[in-house]
Amino acid sequence: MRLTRYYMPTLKEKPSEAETPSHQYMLRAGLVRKLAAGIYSFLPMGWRVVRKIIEIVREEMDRAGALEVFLPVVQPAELWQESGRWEVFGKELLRFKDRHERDFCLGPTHEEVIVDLVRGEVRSYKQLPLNLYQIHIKFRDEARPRFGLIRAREFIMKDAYSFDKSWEDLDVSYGKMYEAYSRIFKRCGLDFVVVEAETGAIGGDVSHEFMVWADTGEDVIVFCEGCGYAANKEKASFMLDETEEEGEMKEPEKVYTPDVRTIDEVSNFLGVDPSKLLKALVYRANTGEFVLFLVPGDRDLNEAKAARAVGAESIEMALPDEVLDIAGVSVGFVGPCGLRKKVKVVADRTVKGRKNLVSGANEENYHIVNITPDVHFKVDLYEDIVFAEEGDRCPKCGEPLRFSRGIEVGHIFKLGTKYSAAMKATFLDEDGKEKPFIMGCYGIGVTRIAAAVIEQRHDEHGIKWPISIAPFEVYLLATNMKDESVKKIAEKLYMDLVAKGVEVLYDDRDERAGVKFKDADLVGIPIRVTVGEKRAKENAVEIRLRDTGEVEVVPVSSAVDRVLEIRKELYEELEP
RNA sequence: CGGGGCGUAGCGCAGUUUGGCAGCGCACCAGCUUCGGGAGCUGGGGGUCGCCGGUUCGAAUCCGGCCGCCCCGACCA
Repeated sequence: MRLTRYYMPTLKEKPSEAETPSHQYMLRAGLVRKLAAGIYSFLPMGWRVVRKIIEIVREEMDRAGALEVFLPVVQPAELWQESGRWEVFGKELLRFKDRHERDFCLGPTHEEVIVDLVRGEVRSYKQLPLNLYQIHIKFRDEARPRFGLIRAREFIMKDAYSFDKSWEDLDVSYGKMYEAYSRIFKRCGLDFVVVEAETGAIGGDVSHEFMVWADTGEDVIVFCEGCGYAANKEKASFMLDETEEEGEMKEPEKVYTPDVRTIDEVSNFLGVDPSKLLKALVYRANTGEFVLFLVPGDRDLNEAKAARAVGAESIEMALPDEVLDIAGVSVGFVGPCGLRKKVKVVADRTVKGRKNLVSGANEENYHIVNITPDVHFKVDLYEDIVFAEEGDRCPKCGEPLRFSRGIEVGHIFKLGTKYSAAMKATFLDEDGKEKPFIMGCYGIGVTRIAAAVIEQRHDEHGIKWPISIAPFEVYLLATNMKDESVKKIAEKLYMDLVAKGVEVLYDDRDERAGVKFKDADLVGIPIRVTVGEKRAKENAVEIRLRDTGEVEVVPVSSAVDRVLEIRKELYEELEP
């Protein structure tokens, strides 16, 4: 492609709206332009990158035996009402009416549609396993889109759905996707880690996230260098230290603590370390049950774990008047001793065996000190309900856990029968019984991959694309189009490289060399071939790798062969 | 949804405090010179100053309302 015939509007200055490297460079290199908050158009270069990612995803999905389909973006409300998610899904689900006043939504995900597509058609276990996938637009009306394509409202996603007759078969389907995902991200040049994850509101049992290491990431990766354990913040567990506490057990005592409510305030006022305090939090589960959670003052309640502990799908902080009703006191003075109403008490497992703790006295402006669990108050259940903290011990090997930030590029779930059962999607099994499909679902953020790659592979001059998803393989740069020998060599190289099937972006613009070098660095095409006046006199050109900065000078006669060799090596580095 | 900030040429910004000709740099067009890391000179084109209303002889500037965008947090199938 000749740059004079191409559309690559690069920007010299950083657009004010862009903070993170990927966002900045995608705009500056002319890959995308914003249409509205979280909604982007792809320009020719950007779309070439996306198409290459799509092709890698497609190859690996096909290789894993999945079948490509194409499902509608606009979906009728009835399907979502059937699964129960019309009510459950929040404002992220963009709803609207058609001309007949019928409710529709833009698909944020396609479980409902795929289940509807398969039910009734797949009737026998003999037709299983089945894995259907698609690659196209999703729309989620995010509360706060940010970081350009990392959290956009409209984005391209690959989503796959597996249907199996048994949990054992689901394990096989799941394993194939795990393998395919690892191959995909390797081929895209990403440095990633697979973490155990919570399943969240999508439902299901086992789940893994594919996370790309990046300081600008929104997610926290909890990992252990000792044994390779890795989990996301919600899921991460830690090894419990033996906490049989030394010292005499003392008698409880009420203390006047006027308007002293927060952990910090109580800690300061009483001169007690936060770890000796008990945070008492009243929650309402989606089952309607109220629960009092107790966690040490120096730790935070993990709502996902807490919900799981009480067998609820979700939990929500109780409202102030609900707290007043249950504890007989306002938030800040709630504790496990002497609650007005009896509710289930769930304490973090680190609380067990502790002595002489401090908590609210369930009396306005009073705390109670020297209370010991199972002696001065009853705990119905000890469970892991807090977030792991950096430095906690790895649940597998006991080494200290480390935290790092990451971007989620893929997520796989063992869904089970959540949707197949709700939507009555069943098959006839070998034993003649009708059973709901055992499902799995598997997502990859295609456009997010493009951004994640830039987050990982850039420098102060621009992007450093891996060759597999680079918009072009070679940037052919003629330093001076008015110099006849330069132009002649460049034109011939261009024709020869194209003839060999190399994707070349030929910078044949009548620009100064400096402008061309800056653009070449910015757009980050991996192999740069420079035809300059001095070298041209010696019948040589310069080949430079964008990633390493490595330069070699080769005779014009062997330049094409050398480029082919380098290209081959660059692809080999990315092989799974 | 809570907090903060911004909206003036395609991009980056000044001007708003104290009302008085709408500016600067880059980009764009023409010419001359220059030509391996975002050139120089000369001349030029381009604006509903986010929108609506109000105050005023006069509003980018003051007042009221609305909209959009960014950042922090909450949320995130």
